[in-house]
Amino acid sequence: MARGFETRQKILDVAQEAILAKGFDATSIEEIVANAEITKSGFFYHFKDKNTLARALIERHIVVEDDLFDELFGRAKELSDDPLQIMLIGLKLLAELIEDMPGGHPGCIVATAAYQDRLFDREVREANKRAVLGWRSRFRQMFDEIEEVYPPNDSVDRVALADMVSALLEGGIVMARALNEPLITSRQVYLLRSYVKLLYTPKEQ
Amino acid sequence: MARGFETRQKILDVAQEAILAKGFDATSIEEIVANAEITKSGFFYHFKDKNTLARALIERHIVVEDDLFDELFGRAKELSDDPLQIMLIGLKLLAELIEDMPGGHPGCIVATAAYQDRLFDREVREANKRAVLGWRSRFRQMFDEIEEVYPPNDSVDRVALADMVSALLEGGIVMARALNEPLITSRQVYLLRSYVKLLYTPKEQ
DNA sequence: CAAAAACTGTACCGCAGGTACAATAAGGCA
DNA sequence: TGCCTTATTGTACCTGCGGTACAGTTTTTG
Repeated sequence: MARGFETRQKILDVAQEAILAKGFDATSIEEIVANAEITKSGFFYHFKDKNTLARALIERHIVVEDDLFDELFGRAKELSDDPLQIMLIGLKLLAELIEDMPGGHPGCIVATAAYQDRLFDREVREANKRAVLGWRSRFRQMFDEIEEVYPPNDSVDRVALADMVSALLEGGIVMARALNEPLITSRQVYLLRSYVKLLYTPKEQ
Repeated sequence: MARGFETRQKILDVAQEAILAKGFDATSIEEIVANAEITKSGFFYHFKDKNTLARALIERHIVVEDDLFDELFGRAKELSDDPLQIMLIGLKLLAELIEDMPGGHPGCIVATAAYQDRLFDREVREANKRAVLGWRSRFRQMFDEIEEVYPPNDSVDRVALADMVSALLEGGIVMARALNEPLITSRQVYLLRSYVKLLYTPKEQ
């Protein structure tokens, strides 16, 4: 059991690196099997086609990203009891984390899938959707908690606000890639933080 | 001359629609030539390979998007002399425009290229970069003009702020595609508008 | 009306995804 | 120890697509 699992993980590791660097289609199965030091037959033993590989990658990605958010905002919760402060600290930690990534954020498989939609089957798209909806409910809840304490300084759709975190991350990654300026992504997170601050910080009288 | 130009445009139209719907690789040349009602030879008469097609699409996209921004913010300028109001009106017009698109914003070729980077050659990536830098300088200038009149309520990197327009558009499109909720993109533009408003509207005393 | 531009048709190559299936190697357990 | 299952290799092959080559045909334009 353990032997097969390790091979599977190695395939996923190798594939993820290549796909984020070059795109899904530009990454050939033959290249993956070469770098994973297995054979083509070995690959198809673990994944029946490229679609299945994509789905496995997305599913693994969701778990990793979720754990990361858990850790970041968990640490933020240790540092403050105030829901607004927790959000602001969490966003700062997130920005710093992205900033420290060598070469910038490696990119998001969700966006890769979103832009090559018909290439994937229904199950891949569903997995993708679940990931994005998970982030939505996570941040939605945090903004709900903020609004229980702080009235917003502008009327906003809270679902859209929750989505803004993901949107700015995804958009930031696209921009960073397009311009080859890795720092763009973290800068966008800082701007989001600035917005949240302005939106919920009570006006001095 | 006119005949060749029309065929070329038709190829670009057909290709753009298919690529935005399915991704670059999932769109075959044979499919394009079938829908454009020409032959494979005809295609390769106009574009020497798929790369050249991609570059032409990106270059055309830049012009269309630029014209659109010109028109939107031009109209905004007719409605107000105040730089902040011009931005707010322009963003509202943009949001409304995206909202009215049947099925949501069709998607951005820039992001498609960004996520399939190594698939394209240097020239395509350069064209892509030029597009994004063009938007940066456009919005940067607008924010500069705002700051000449209004001191910001939070210290922000103005380049990042200019990039935020593109980032939220790109990110919003990714989200809209991933969730199949076309309205997400325009909602994100409304949030950006809200941020700009909070950032530059003077505090009442 | 001739030359250039804009195509069509056919035939072909190489590569990558994917199938089929037989053979082999490596643990788990009785 | 031997057997069964799981993991993996090897080989051979089919398909579709990007791309080439190139000769022939139509259309436009000077």
